[in-house]
Amino acid sequence: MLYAKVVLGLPIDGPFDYLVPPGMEDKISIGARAWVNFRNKKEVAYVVGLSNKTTIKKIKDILAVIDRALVLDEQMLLLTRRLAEYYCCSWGEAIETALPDELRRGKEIKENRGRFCFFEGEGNQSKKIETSPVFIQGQDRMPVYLSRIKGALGLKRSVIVLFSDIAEAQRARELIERSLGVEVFTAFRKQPKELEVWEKIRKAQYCVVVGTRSNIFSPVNNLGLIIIDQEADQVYKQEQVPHYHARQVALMRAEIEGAKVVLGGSSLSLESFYLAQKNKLEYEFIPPKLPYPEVKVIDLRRLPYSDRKSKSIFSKYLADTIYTVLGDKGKVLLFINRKGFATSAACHNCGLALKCPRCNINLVFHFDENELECHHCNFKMFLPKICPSCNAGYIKYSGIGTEKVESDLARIFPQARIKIMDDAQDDLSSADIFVSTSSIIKHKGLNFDLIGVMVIDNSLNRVDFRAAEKTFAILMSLAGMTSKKIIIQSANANHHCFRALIKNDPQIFLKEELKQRRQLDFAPFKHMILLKIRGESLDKVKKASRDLFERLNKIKTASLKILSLNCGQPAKLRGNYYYQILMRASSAQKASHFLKLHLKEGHFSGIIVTVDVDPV
DNA sequence: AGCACGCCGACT
DNA sequence: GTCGGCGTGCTC
Repeated sequence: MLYAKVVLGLPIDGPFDYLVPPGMEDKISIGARAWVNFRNKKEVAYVVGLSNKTTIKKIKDILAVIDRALVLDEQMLLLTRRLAEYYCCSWGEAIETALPDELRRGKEIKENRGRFCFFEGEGNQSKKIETSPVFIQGQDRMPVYLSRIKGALGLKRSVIVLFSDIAEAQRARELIERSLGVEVFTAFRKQPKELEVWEKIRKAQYCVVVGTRSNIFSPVNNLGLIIIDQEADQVYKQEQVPHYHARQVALMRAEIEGAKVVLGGSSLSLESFYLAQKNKLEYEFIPPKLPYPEVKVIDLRRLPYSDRKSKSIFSKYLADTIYTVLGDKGKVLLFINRKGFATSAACHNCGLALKCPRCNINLVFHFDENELECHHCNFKMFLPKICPSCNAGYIKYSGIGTEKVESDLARIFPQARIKIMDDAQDDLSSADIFVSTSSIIKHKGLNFDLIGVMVIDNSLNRVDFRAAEKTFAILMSLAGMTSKKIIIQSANANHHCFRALIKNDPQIFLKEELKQRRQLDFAPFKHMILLKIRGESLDKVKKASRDLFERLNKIKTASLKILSLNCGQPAKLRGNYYYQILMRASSAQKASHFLKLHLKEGHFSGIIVTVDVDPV
């Protein structure tokens, strides 16, 4: 008798044994899909093993084999298994993340040919090239990518190139096709031709695939190169379970298939910079062609008397510069970052945000308890009446938005044409002064004569150990939108973000930030793990979270340190309340293994718990 | 995840 | 008595 071990796209690990009925033995193989009856429901199952024996007494039959060709080869099975072990999801969930939608629903594939797993008369082993990833830093990265792609194709190896958005990927596709004269495949998630292109890709002995995050799973044969552009961009992290990061998957896949990883961007992520510090990442710098703008930071804590008296949201220096630029028919961009949900408490006078004495991250005000709390440890304090730093101001939340800036502008510069910029516009002729949030960063090829950063402290002061990293990324993008001048208004004028920006040297930022992360034992030195607890009833979510928090705290383990329990950010979303438990681990795999064991027990009805490894 | 089993409270 | 709420545990 032959038994198949299968996994399903459900949050249960398995694998489950099914009997392969006589006559089906020669049709089934590891990596195929099959229809099975699971809990009286017909489900798509993925065959991950075959055996002559089983320990299961009441066993069910495989209903039918779906594919003549394999949907998953050995390497993809290994990759998805490692993904599940790292990101704390089931093997089946990891497999489904790697496959097009239609295949998850059981649609048959016509082509009966699987992936080519050969490399011109050589065994799989000789494919392995153990090299460090390379980082390409600079503005004009495309020529470097092109020559790398050409090199891989010359060796008859496939290339996967990932971009941070679809538009960018499509532009790159045209450029690669034009420059190298090869066909480039693009297949984005949930687009009509997803499966069709997927089948074409796996039929080609080697090819180029250009896409976004999910294309890291493209079924190319003979993978030789993975390029991830703008690797510091958050879009490479998936928001749904499993919360994988394309860079992490790229490194896993490259190791399995013996491919080279090339990362690119105007600045490195802290994860990559950390690798570079350990000599596990090579580094290439492209000198810029465009002149770098002058960066001026206005210290809101040391404003001249006239400014303090006027109470304008524009410092005199900024207003004067806008006036001059308008006089020369120049274009001005005023940036206000209104995004984000978590509030920070900052002094009304000096702008200083209160920080946790232990963790050095910003404290969050909780209305119901009238307390400031640290979301990393469980430090709490009452909200002080006056600012402990300047002894003058009172603590409050401030927030000015685009509308406020627009109306004040209209008063000060009545002759100027002012426009709040949204996603649709990219024409600079329609106004003189543009007001925008971080949505502007998606636009390419804009060049302003002056950029004024009105408010950035809220971004810097967010309750997030990555606040500085994210703020720096925004500022770097803004710096790329002018070659003349940036004026930044901030109450944290000496922050390493600004020091790096003024000197045009991201390393100043990265070194200081990495030093702080090391001191605090945060990522990338340790793996942060977030347990997200959600449900429709606030009371239930609270109770379940406290229960889980206490239970995890009781189980002492070396692999996982439980740090804090807090409400989620946002605390309420689409009818669900959120709480989160923050943890820290040295090994993501060990922590995931531990959590899988202990999250099984103690369920609560109406409560869903999910795990986010390496949250961003 | 989803569903059945089973153990305690309010009631036609 | 029993109807049904939800905690508990299983799914090959």
